Amino acid sequence: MHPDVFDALANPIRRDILDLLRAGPKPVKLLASGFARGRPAISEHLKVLRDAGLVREEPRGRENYYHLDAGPLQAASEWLAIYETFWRLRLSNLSTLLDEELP
Amino acid sequence: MHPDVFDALANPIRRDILDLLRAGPKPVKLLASGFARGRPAISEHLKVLRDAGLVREEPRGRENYYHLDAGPLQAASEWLAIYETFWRLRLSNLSTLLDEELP
DNA sequence: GAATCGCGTCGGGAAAAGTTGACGTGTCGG
DNA sequence: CCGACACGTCAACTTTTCCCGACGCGATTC
Repeated sequence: MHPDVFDALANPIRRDILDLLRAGPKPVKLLASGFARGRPAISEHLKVLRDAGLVREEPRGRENYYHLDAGPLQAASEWLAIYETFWRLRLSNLSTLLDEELP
Repeated sequence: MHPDVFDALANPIRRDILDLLRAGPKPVKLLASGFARGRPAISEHLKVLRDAGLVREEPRGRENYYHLDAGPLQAASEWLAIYETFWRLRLSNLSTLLDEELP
């Protein structure tokens, strides 16, 4: 897995940035306008996402467009998939419990 | 989603703890023996996992067994699933790119 | 009932993360 | 060219995270 994808996903602002980028590439200023933080803060968050391989930059003139790069998310998704059995188990246990308690 | 599941997953030790608990419930001392950290550190990690709803405690005498509670992981998995389209897209783009570059 | 064990938690300290203001660079418009 | 703009990065600060040693509490053992 990339230099901690989960670490990059831990911050809600970074997750929101990824959500914004799903609609297409956006320049930094536009991204920053959506948060109650200064532009440098967003720039740092983009650096973390870049290091995690989750975004890619494309300079256009004086603007810097960021693209979503969802590849590393697949590794994270696969890690979670191992646990799918367990939360399904939990649900089936719940239903059997309900069956027992509601005759 | 629970008070930040991704935040709990950000730490590699906490992810390892979840991996250990997949094999069944375990007391704190046994869990702590697997890491190069003191027992209090593991206890704190368990607190974070507990707050995230990812583990549950079951006192047995003077031991405290921790169980895996995978429920909240489903929410995380669903958040990631939204991006599945994008990493599939990335793969198909890659293959078409290879088709173009390798005649 | 005394010593031991497993545990949670607290105080403190070190390290990392998050944020901001300021500066420098390259770019565009007039 | 020159002022305005978009951006990355840096120093300094605050906040948060992570870890440990120490303590206290209940359970166990003898």
